[in-house]
Amino acid sequence: MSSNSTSLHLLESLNEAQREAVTHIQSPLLILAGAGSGKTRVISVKIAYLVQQCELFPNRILAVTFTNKAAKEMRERVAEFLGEDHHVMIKTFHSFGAWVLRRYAKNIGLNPEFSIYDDTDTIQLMQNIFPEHGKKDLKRWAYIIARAKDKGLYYSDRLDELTDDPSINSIYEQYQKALERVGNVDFGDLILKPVNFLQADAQVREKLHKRFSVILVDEYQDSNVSQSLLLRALSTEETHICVVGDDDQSIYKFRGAEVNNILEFPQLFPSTKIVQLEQNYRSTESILQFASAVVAYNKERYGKKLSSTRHKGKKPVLAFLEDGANEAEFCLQVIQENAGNTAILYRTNAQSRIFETALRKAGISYTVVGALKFWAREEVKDVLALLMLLINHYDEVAFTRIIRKPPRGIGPKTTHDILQYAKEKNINILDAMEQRISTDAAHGFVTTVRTMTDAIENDSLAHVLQKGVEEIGLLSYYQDKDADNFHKRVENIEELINALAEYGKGRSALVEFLETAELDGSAKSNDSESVFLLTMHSAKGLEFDNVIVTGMEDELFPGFSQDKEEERRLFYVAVTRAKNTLYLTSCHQRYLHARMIVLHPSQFLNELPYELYSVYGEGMGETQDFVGDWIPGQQVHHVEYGRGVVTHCTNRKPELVVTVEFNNGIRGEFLPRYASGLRRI
DNA sequence: GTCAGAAGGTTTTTT
DNA sequence: ACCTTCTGAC
Repeated sequence: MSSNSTSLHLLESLNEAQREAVTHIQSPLLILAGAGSGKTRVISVKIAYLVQQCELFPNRILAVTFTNKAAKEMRERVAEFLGEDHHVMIKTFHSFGAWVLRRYAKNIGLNPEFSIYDDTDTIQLMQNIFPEHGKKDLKRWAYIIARAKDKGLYYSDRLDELTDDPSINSIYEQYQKALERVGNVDFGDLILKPVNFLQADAQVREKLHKRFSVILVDEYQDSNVSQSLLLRALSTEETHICVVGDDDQSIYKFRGAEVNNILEFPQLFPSTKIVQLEQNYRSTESILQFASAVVAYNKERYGKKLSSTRHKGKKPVLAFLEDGANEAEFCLQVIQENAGNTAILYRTNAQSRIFETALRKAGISYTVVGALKFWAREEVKDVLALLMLLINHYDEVAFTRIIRKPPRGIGPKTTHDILQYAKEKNINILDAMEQRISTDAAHGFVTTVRTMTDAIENDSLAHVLQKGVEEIGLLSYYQDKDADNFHKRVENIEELINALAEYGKGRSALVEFLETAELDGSAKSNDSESVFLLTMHSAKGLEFDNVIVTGMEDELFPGFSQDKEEERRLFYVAVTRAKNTLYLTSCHQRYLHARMIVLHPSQFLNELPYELYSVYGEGMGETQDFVGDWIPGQQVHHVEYGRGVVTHCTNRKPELVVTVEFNNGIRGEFLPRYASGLRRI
């Protein structure tokens, strides 16, 4: 079979809109892809079509995703059509930025072996610059600087849209100069520096224009201003630029995502063709109707009408429960009653604990997705810091981290002195340490790091590290520090060494390894499991047979976010993950902020027409078996009327009505499902 | 100055 | 439950 007929065959399996999205290459293309509309499939078929049908060289295609997970998935899909060795460049925005920066490091005046600082590293660097300030200030500044970089702004730009603190420009400048002195970059730089460089260097810009004649971007609704600038710098009128996204699924505004990127794309790229993918292949019709009602309240949206290709299915089930323990129990029941895999979704990572406990007790194995990020663990970051120091003896963040593990009699003050001395003399930190501190511990540290650095080229990286963590005392440090955790921590360090073993030897291999560690925030998830615990955020792009959205309570969800529309979109993302069944739970009370708190049902529940879901327990038993156990005699409290007692409960179909007599003499009828001001006590 | 343990305040989402 | 800051011994 010729490759041509392969992609022709593929085209036939697509619906009309999908086919148009694949074959339109004459002008910029905006694909508005509703949840479950097969967008990953469309992008990968499009790549196959471009290569096989349009005879485009694969290395002229750049596909950009938002997460490493998505990039990996796309690589696999494309490999199905074009084979493993396909040469299509599929990267995240950040890893693409790193690629540009390393490739043209000399033009930019950057060390090509730079390390990438994450948020923690950034705070540490700020700590070094502003030792007299507390963590709170440092965090706030780091946040503002990161948002500025997301918006494509430098320290010399006006930053009043981000803060009214006039000193921020100077803080930003000092931070940026420190980064440059160390020779490393942060997340924001990975986008902003390439933008700046490409805008300034016409020669390289043209080179990349010739290289990439097609640019595809996934999850465009989560891109920031800086990323949009990068796209513009990479494209000309000749480039076929195609972005895919869903404005209803924009959930990263807090991190600098700019929904206007997708809303204003047609204005920015003239003669843009818009294709809407509105056929949902994932969820049952009941789930989809529910989902549509969820976002219907939002104002800022293109507004599309998804239609399901599947059967009606079971109505989503809403369960009002007493507390977190009941919620976990309810989840176990759902898992046992339904075929296929199940995801337990929650708003905050802290909520996972109680589910983990319950699942373990029940002997059900599960995977926590995303949360305990391997690369973010203390001991793993320690080892990475050591490796970063090997690559760059000027890396003060790495040095500051590793120098106290184990304690060597070098605390904050001495550390600061060493760094200050290195800065003044313009020498590296090891030399500075040698000249300033003459203790055995300090000497031993310097010797070990130097020996390790020299060994990188000759010995395998894994072996160098194995010896290094022992010599430097990191292993015994954790052993002495907390015996309980020791086993797990050593295991993690060993896992890291194993991962490093795949990289062989040499500096460039180590740099590559570090980049993977720095950019890949994901934890290894076990795909063979059938129960997954994850935040609604990390559920984006995934699908499950059964989904339980937990913690539907005001203050938790929606909670803390000022942006109610974004929370609602998050709700939409959560419910559209479900293929067959959807459950929601709302607790009367739960542990929050280390204390038991009484909660009200989420206001989002009030927005939903009740015919779109059924309430757990309702209509299943006798008169006593009412919504959330409303029975006569129940003591209640109402925000306006105060304390009272339930006198009657009637199920005036299809809604439960309770009559309450308050202590102040007032009598009232309530629909408990909607009366969020009324609660049982 | 360093460091460990106690006290005290605080809790979002993540490339 | 966690992390930061405080306190006092060395």
